[in-house]
Amino acid sequence: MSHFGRSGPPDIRDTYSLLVLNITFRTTADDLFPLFDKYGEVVDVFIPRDRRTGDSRGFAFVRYKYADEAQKAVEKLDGRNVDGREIRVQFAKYGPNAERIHKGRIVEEVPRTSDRSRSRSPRPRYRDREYKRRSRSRSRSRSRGRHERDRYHDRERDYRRSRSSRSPSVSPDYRRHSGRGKYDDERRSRSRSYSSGSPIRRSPSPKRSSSPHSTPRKGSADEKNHEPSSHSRSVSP
DNA sequence: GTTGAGCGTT
Repeated sequence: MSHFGRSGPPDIRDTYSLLVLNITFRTTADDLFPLFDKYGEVVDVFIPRDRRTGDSRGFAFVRYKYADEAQKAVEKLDGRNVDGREIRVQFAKYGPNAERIHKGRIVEEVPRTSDRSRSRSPRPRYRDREYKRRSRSRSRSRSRGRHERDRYHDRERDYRRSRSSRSPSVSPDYRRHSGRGKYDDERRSRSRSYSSGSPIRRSPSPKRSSSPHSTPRKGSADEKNHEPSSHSRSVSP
């Protein structure tokens, strides 16, 4: 009875979505369900998590069956101390998909019943508008900004790949101007180390974790490994 | 083990 958000959205035809912000990163849906269920009929509780780490993002979505109950919960649970932090409860404004949400109520707008009948009509202008909107600054989070940066980097890589594919012949000038310059500088800097520093500065970690659960003492295994070597080991001064 | 404005999953 508390496996929300496990099988996707159950049924969002006439449900009222509430957004819960300022919750702790450890708060789970099971902790919010009883709290919100006390004020009305909760049909679903979902907490977005990171796909990589799986940690909570700090906010949750609670779907009520009736608006009056949702409103009551908003007024009652808004500012409630949960896990030592005041939560912020408010109606959800945006939806995950193309769901139209109006005052927290999801309204399925289907003006075109014969949309299928209509032939596909390309609309480059609409796309341009969306692109412009997307191009807008996406500064959202600071701490989690680095994750988005990774995504951006991925896109850049694709962009570069596409460009490369289009131009099989790459000018030598471009190559010289790409990365190599910096690397050359670094390499040159390291060259100094070579003549003065140790030649094997970047040697792999000598502390190869043999076995975490093994006895940290003088590993007998190490000795065993060296046994054959020790046997034919000859001291040469 | 860390953070703190915001808008969501099959």
